[in-house]
Amino acid sequence: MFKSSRYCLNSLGAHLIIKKPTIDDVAALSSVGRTTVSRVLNGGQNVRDTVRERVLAAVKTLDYKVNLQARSLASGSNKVIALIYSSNLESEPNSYYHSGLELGALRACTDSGYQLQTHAINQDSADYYDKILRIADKSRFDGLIISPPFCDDIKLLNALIEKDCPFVCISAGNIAAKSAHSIGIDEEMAGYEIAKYLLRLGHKSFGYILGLQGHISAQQRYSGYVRAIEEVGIEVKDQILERGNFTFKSGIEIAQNILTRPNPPSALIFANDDMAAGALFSAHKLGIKVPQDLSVVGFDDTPVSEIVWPPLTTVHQPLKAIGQQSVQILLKKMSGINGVEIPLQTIVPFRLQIRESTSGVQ
Amino acid sequence: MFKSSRYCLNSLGAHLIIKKPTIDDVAALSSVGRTTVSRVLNGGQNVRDTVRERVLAAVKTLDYKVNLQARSLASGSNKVIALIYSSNLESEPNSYYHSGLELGALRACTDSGYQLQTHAINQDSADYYDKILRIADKSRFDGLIISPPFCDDIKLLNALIEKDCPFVCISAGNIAAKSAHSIGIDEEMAGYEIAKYLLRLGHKSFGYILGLQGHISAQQRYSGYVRAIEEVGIEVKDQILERGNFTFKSGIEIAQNILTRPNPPSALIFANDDMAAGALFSAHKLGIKVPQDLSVVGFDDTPVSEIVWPPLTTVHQPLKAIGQQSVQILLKKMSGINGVEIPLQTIVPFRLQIRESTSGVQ
DNA sequence: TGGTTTGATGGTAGCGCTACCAATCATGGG
DNA sequence: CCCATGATTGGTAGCGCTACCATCAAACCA
Repeated sequence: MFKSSRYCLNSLGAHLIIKKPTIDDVAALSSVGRTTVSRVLNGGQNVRDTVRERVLAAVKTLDYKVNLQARSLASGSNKVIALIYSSNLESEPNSYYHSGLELGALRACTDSGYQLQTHAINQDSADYYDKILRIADKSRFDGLIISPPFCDDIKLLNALIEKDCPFVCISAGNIAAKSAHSIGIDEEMAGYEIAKYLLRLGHKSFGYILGLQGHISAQQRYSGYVRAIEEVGIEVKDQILERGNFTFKSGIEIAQNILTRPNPPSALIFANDDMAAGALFSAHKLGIKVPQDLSVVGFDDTPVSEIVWPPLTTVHQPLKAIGQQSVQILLKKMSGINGVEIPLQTIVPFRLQIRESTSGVQ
Repeated sequence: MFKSSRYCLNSLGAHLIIKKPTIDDVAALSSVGRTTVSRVLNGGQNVRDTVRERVLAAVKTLDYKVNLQARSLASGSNKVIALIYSSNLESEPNSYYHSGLELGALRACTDSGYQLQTHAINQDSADYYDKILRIADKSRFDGLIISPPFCDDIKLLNALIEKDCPFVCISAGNIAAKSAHSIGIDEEMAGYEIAKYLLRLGHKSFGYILGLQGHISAQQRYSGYVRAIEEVGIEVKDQILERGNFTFKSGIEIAQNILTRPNPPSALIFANDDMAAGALFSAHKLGIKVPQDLSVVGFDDTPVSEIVWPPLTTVHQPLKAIGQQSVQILLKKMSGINGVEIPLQTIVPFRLQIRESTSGVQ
C-alpha cells in the first residue's frame, strides 16, 4: 500500500499515528498466537472452528490486510507470474494479439491467486537478450511466459534454464518446442488449411507475406502453405513472397507494391491480421474490389479482422485460452515434484474463420 | 525472482546450495559494513570513491541484485504506481485508448525507476467501488492513476483521500477536477470544435452518440457540441441522440438503427473511435457511401481511426503524453512537502484530425 | 591547542510475515 | 493407568533490506 501509516486526531486533538494493522494486532485482538492467525489466513488445517471464527472476526474488525511484500520475503515465493512479449512501443500500440494472450493469462492468474506482470520488450533492440535476463534477475516472479519471437531464441531459453527459472513458451517454433514447455496451435497445419481453402475457391496465383524474421511459428505457417500449393502442382517459386513486420503500415505498403505490379495475384495471404487489414486499406485506395477482384486472408482472428471492411477471412486461434493454459502449465510445472507428467508440447485447435474478404475466382 | 536458491554440485559431487547473494555477501566481499553497501546502492552521499568502487566491483563479481521485496518492506515505499482503468474483459479486448495511456505511464515510470501495475475493472460490476478499494488495500503501490469513469466517482475519490492514498485522475469530469489532481484535454472545447467543423462543412442534421453513463468527460464533449449547434440556431431537440457503450459492436447497432430511419442525419458524431468504426461498418453494409452520403467523426484518434475505411476524422488527444504526465504529476505530489505548487488541473492540447470520413454536403 | 564541526563508516533494530519446532491437550489401545 | 498418536497452538528465528544512531578520524575555528 501507498503508506504504512495514517494520521488522525485523537480526542485531545493531538496527532496520533495509526499504523496499519499487522498480523500481531490481529493475534492480540483474537487472543491467539501469531502463527495461528497466519494459519487461518493461509487456509491452513488444524485450527478449531471457534478459533478460526474469532480470528476472522478480528481481521474484519481491524480491516486487516496482509502485507504481500512481507509474505513473499518470508516465504520466498511471490505469487507473481511474468509475461514477456515483443512490442515496439515507440511505433505501435499494443497489438490485439498480445492483449488476447494477456487477458487469458490474467484470468488464470487471478483464479490461482497469482498476479500477472507484463513486460514489453522491443525485439529490434540489440540487447533484448540482456534486457530479459535483467528482468528475470530484478523483478521477483515465480515463473515466466514467453511469446514469439523470444521463445524461439534458444540461447535465451538455455540461459533461463541455467538460472533455474521456470518458463512456458507460447507458439514456440519447432526447435524450441523440443526442449521447452510450449503451447500453441499446429502452425504448419493452419498454413496448410488456409491455402487449401483458397485453392478450393479456385485461386492459382498467390502472394504470401511473411512476418518478422525470428518468429518461427509464423515461418511454419508458410511451410504449410508451400506444402498445400505444391500438392496441387503449383510452383512456389512463381508465387510472390514478401516480408512485413506485422504492422498495419507494412501491410499497406506491401500490398500497394504487389497490387500495382503487372499481373497481381488473385489472393494475398498475410502472416497476421494487422497486415491483412493494411492490404484492405490499399485495395480501397487503388479501387480494387475485395473480394471480387482480390481475396485477402489474415491470421490470428484478432478483433481487427471484424472491424475492417470487408471483414477478414482468417485463421482463428484461441488466444485467450492459450494465455490461460500457459499459466496453468507453468503453475503445474512450478509445483511439480520433479517428473510430474506435463507433456512438453500442448497443441490447441485452430479453425478457419471465413468472412467476406475471400471469394471464388471466375 | 523465481527462486531464492539454486542447486549445484560441488567438487565432491554432493549437493550444495548456492543462495543468491545478499547485501551481506557484498559487504563481506568488499570488506565494508552493510550500511555502506546500502548507501552505494541507493546513490547515497558520503562514501569515499575508493570504497564505492570496491563495493561496485563486489556487486559485479557476485552478480548481486537487490531484493525489491525486502527493500520495500524495510523502507515502506514500493516504487510502484498502479493504473486503474475500466474494461469489460469478458466481451472486449483492451482498447487502444487504454493502451495509449498505459504506454505513456509505463514510460514515465521506467524513467523514474518505478514499476507500473495495471488493473482492469469492469465498470458494470456493481461492486467496482469495493474492488478498487480492495486493490488499494491489498496491492502495495505508492500512488494511483485513475481513468474514466472511475475518476468521476466522487465517493470513490473521497474514500481514497480518506485512506491517504495519493492519486491522479485522467480526463476527470468537471466536478472531480475541482477536488482532485487531474490531467486531460478541454473536453467541452473539443466537442465544440468538432461540431463547428461539421457545421462549416454545411451539415445541418446530426446524430450524436454518447458513451457509457458516468463518463463525465465524454458528457462534456456533448455539451460542447450542443453549444456549437445552438450558436448557429439549430435546435438540439430535433437532432438524434443515442447512447452506446464505446464498443465497435454498439457502434454498428446504433448506426444501423439511425441510418435506416426515414430521414437520417448527414453527420454522425461518436463519443469515441471504436463506435465510429462500427458506423462505417454499418454504412458499408447498407451501401451508404462515406463521406459522400454520410460524414462520420470519432473521438480520441486511436489507431482504429487509421485502420478503417475510410480513415476517420476524429479529435486527437495525446494519450501517451497524458499517461506520461499523469505519472509525473503523481510523483511530484507524492514527494511534495505538503503545499508544493502543483496545479489541480492540467490541460493538454487536442487537435482536429481531419481524414476522409467527412466531407461537405451539397 | 582544545573544542567543535564535518565526513565517512559500522552496528543494530526493526519492517510483517512464514517456517520450523516445541509445547500442550485430548484420545485411545494395551 | 501409561504412553504413543494426532490435533492444536504458540514461540522464535529468520527472509534481505533500510533507518537511525553511535562511532571515529580528519578538518576547522578562534
